[in-house]
Amino acid sequence: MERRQMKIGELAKRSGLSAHTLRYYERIGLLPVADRTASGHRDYDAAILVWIEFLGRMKTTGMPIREMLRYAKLRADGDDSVDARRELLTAHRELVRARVAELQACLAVLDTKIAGYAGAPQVETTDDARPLYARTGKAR
Amino acid sequence: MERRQMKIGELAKRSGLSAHTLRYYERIGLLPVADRTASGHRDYDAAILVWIEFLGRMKTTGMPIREMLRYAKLRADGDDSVDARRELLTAHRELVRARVAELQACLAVLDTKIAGYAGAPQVETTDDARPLYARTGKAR
DNA sequence: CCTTGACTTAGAGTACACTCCAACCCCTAG
DNA sequence: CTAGGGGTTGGAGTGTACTCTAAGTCAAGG
Repeated sequence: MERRQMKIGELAKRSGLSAHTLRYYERIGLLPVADRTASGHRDYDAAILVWIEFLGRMKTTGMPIREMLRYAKLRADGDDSVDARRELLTAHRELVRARVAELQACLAVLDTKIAGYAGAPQVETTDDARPLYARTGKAR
Repeated sequence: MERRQMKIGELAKRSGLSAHTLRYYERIGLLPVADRTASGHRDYDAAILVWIEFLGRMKTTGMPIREMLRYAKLRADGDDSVDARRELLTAHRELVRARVAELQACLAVLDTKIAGYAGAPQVETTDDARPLYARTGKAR
């Protein structure tokens, strides 16, 4: 049962995370403590990529590391935590759905505003009436 | 032409931002330097709420303050900047659209994963095969 | 007059998620 | 054998966007 092993540099390339970040994730507990080669280098099994990809997706959807950590801990607890994990993911899904809805609402506003710029150049839409800035100069 | 004026506390309540944040926004140039009462307190015109709401929407959609600042500066430049402003908003809209698509893709993955938990308890879906954590203990 | 509570400032502190640094070790190719 | 390009560590630094503190001013009610 020969498995594909690799060092941190290759995992970095394959996962899209930097070696720095991989070590950081291990430090905080998001990644399991890696096996080591004889010389002390981290030696990863390609299977870890699946977990990293999952983490990436959760991150993309705005899950804070704290939550991912909670999920990882639940996983470590085995089958007993299946319900808790499902609940965690379900709750997160609701957040993501809400976020999508929010973004879509903002998109509608953006569309309107852009249409206003395109349609009636010079004649500004409602909230663009007066200049708010007389020339601030330094905004640091 | 009587305008509705208010102090920072009321604007905070009405805008949903804290007084701290309102001052911070003024400091960095996102809000115009406010008029002052005789005693030096900021005295806002209700019209500012429209701009704050716009800022909130841009923030919601992930626009960094730097960009909002750029937009604010363009506004201050008057009609000459209409094209630039439209471009800025159009570019941002594309980012938001991309973000929505990304989130929706992640939602699909989440759905699948949740369905896996619900449908076949015990029999984990692909990437949940082996326990990754033997018991780390401290994750700080 | 005194208290209360809202306001003022500069500047320090917080949270999050990296990101990098110094100083070191180890393997391989020329 | 030595140079280069990996790897290792603890800990410091970065960027973003607030968030709060200290020490003070000011206006109105009792």
